[in-house]
Amino acid sequence: MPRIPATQRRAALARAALAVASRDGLAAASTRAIVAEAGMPLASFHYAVASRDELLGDVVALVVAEERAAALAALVSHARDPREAIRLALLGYLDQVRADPGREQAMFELTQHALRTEGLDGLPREQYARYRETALDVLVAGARRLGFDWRVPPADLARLLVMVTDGLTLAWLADRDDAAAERAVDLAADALAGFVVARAGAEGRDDG
Amino acid sequence: MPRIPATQRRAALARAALAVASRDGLAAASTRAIVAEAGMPLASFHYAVASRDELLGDVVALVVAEERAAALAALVSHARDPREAIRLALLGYLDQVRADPGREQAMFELTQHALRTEGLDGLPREQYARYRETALDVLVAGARRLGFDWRVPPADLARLLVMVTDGLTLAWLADRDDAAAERAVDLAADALAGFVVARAGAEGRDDG
DNA sequence: ATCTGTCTGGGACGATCGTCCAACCTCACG
DNA sequence: CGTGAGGTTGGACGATCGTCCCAGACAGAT
Repeated sequence: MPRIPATQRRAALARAALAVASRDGLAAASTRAIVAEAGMPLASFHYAVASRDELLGDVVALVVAEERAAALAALVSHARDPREAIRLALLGYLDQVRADPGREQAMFELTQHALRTEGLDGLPREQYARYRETALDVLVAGARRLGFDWRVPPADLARLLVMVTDGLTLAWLADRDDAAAERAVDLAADALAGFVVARAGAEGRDDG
Repeated sequence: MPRIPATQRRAALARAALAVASRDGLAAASTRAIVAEAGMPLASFHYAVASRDELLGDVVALVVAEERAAALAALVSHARDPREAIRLALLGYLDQVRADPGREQAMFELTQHALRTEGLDGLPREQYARYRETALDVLVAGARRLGFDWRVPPADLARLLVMVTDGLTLAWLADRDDAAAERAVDLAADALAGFVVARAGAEGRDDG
């Protein structure tokens, strides 16, 4: 083991923890399993980080910092109408889940664990705020690219969109039914397209 | 401790396990914590059940057996139009979550744990199938009572509805934002109401 | 070359976990 | 009242957990 500054070790441990949690579950992400994944001796753990829970906080931050909206936004550009754009974006997200189910499941486990752990509660709030921020970006980017407006506040719509993706993920993790998931995506796209309104200069009025 | 048949002990342990998991999290639902909740000695545990994971399977079955749709279906009857019916049902569900957040969180933890545990995977499939069955009941009951039809297969809509309730729950658990949750319910009701079509004898065709 | 502070890591601590065994008690039956 | 079968349980087993102590190794300043 070469000499590595503590902050760098800390980041490596967070990545290793995410890898273990994705592959074997958060419960299996023990300090020993994490350092084994990172190829470090056990004692390096508490030299780089005060406690396991503190590292899990880093993991949440690590995930939240990632930018995963780019691929989805790109998909939107291939669509002709808003409904198809939403459908493609949701299918793209579904593909991400299917490509690495453990990863998405680890996210849920991480959220649940944080909610139950003193000092880590409060993290899910930021985590989901970031999710919605990402969703909002996709929503406004899609509207701009295809030239329409949302007839409700996009921020509220972002929350609904994250709800749908979370629900989509949980349902697919539970039964791995691809066909049913895609039907659900169709319906969700149908439903969300109902909030689309043709762009019209300064006509759009959105009162409560 | 009086003499109690093993099957009855097993049921009591499942209820105790659910209580502990709701209050302190699934990770805290150790064999010792469960028997303490049930007021039994530790050794009774493995007399009544072969392993902890087997008991958690019982807990899933216990939850799945509960009927929680009744209250929601009742709410629907107070509504005039479908959109309001959906909104009231979702708000009723949200109230259930708010009344016992730990309970709903324990459900998620249970699902995640089952998915990661050999021998317990397959349970989430049944669990979510039952959720959707319940949702389907609410959907058809609401449509009959208010006299409308769904323009898409209600079974597909049931999956979407469970997705929404799951997402609603996760989002609220993460930030406990009541106002935002209710705005999301409004939007969801708006979106789902788009699948309502006036009842029309034998006109409804559902191909695809 | 020596010193100082940072980094490395072997090994062990106490706590808690799931599981199990062997002894205990209770009751129906003769 | 004796007895055997079966429900009950105290106590302990090995495994694993998070955490930490402390000795050794190395880099840069003197």
